[in-house]
Amino acid sequence: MSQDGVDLETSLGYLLKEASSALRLAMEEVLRPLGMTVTRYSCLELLAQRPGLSNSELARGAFVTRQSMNVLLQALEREGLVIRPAEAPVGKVLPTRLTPRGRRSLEQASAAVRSVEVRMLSGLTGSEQAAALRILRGMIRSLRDGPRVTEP
Amino acid sequence: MSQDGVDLETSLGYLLKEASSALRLAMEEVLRPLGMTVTRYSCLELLAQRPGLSNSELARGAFVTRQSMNVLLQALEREGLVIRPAEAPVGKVLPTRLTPRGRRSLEQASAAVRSVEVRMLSGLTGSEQAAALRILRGMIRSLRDGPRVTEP
DNA sequence: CGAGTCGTGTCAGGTTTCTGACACGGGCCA
DNA sequence: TGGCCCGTGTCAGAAACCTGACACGACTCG
Repeated sequence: MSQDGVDLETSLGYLLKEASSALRLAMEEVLRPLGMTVTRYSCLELLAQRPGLSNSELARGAFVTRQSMNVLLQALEREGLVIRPAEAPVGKVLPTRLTPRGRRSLEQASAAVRSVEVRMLSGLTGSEQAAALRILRGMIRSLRDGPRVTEP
Repeated sequence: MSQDGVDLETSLGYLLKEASSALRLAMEEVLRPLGMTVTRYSCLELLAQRPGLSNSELARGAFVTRQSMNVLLQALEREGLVIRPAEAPVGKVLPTRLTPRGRRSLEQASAAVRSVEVRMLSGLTGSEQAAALRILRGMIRSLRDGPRVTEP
């Protein structure tokens, strides 16, 4: 359409966003037929791997706010995919768990998502995948540690 | 808080999302003092590198919908950061351009964002950065090409 | 030349998500 | 023990974004 590739395509930041966007799109595409969204899947997957997570912890893990995760959890509870105790066993934290139905629902979604991830990595060698792991972890660490002002 | 690192931290998909989220957060953090958002900055940066881009092209480049980009462009136009012809010179496409004021506004933001990117890459060697470029491009390509059904 | 397809700008409506704020319980330290 | 800070769950209110749909112009191909 217009001239292409000035220098956006060499910016790792832009490429990162691009890759993340493409991944999300691909996930939405395979999850839609299952009546599932990315956030829903993320929540269920999180609960499968870390049973008893609280609303706030789930929110952080799925990269949304506590409020958003709360409405999602209410929906999931209404549909019988997760259960939360009516009252907090300790403090205010309501530990959430998957129901058998939730686990079953997750299974299909998980397979679909895994296929997307496989596709994403299909063009990469094993050592490239290992490098990607190390590189991404490094980026995250640098970004998280950074915001702090240069301490004395 | 809870047990950590079951196997989320080895999922490249999750790590990708995590990195992208961390990057966005860091960008918002440095852009907020300048009264600028990530989408605003993206739009201006796009226009600086590819003058005359249309609304739809900008939307694709900034990973939002045409509608969202349109309201943003109206705001930018109202503030005198960009200009669009009142009528389309050809077809319906309204080519957008940065004003000197827009260019000046972008300059600060660009510096801020560049510092974030530098920080993100601070823990990586030169060859790792090159590998990251190649790997991310490969992921994007595989994800984009994939959705197509296996052709005959 | 004419019909179909594609991309664009725009309108309206609805949904999701976020920002801001509140009260409550646990843990830490003097 | 008492005060303080932190994290949590929850309640609105507002902002951002998206889905769906429309008409218009350019382009392609039969």
